[in-house]
Amino acid sequence: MPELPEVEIARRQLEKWLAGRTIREARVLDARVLGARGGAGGKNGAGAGTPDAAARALAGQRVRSIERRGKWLHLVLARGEVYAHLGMTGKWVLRRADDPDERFEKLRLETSGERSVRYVDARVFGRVLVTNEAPAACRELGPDPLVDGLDAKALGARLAGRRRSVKEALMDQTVLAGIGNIHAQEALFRAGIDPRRRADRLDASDLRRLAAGIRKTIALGLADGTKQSSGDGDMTYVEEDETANPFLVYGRAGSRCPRCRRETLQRLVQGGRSTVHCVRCQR
DNA sequence: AACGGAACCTGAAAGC
DNA sequence: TGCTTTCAGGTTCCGT
Repeated sequence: MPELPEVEIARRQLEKWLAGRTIREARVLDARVLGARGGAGGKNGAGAGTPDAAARALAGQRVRSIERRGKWLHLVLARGEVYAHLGMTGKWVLRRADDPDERFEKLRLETSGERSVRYVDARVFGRVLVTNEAPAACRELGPDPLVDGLDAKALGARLAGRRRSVKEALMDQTVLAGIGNIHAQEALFRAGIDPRRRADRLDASDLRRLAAGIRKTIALGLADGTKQSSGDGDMTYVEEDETANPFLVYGRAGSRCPRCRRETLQRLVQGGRSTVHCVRCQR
């Protein structure tokens, strides 16, 4: 599940593959990825919404740079913009122009050197929006811990006045950009904070530990992703990776708490999502 | 304004 | 074995 670290890895890959190059041809294999409904970027105004319009808008464009904010990727073209979200199962892969279609391939960008940069997404929660203005969801993002930095003071300001649980607040992209279900759980465990506590009731010490926990879990995710993407292999996400689960509590309900080694990690549901936590270590 | 929950979509895993 | 159910995830949308 792509959260900030995986999206940042995707950004670096796209930069390597596309920056400075010209899109010779674009092809849309599944029009739903352009769509304004269902997935990310709902109210997306004047965009190239049909496969033909999108392909025409992309063809011949030079890619200046690839930016990221939260879980959104932003391809800056010579004329125009692309805002892309990986949703749940989206990924970008590099192929050669004459390679066969990928399973679940949705869109491709072909450049010089027979390069074929492809967007693949089984569940189609992701989007590739060819548009001249950022979608509302992207404009409304809170600060990005990696881009903007995050300290206790800034975190406190973002959580002030939020009466919902701190776990749900962390996952709200308008509060902070880039944190999803995994890193919210990990950060709260590292900080020793009960995920059910009200977001506006954390004291200065809580905020310090939570800001540090967020920075730490993102840094580790980034280091892990860098390792995985350093070769020429494709991005792999945790659940499809055969190597061990690298997280402290995510996906570990029922096993022993790695900190106190006494309590069994519990699973609870918040806002329809599961949270794993230790009732002894997280208060 | 803020919250809860369904909907979107489909593969994988668990249950029968 | 094969069918059915449940779960997972990020976001939008709708109703309260």
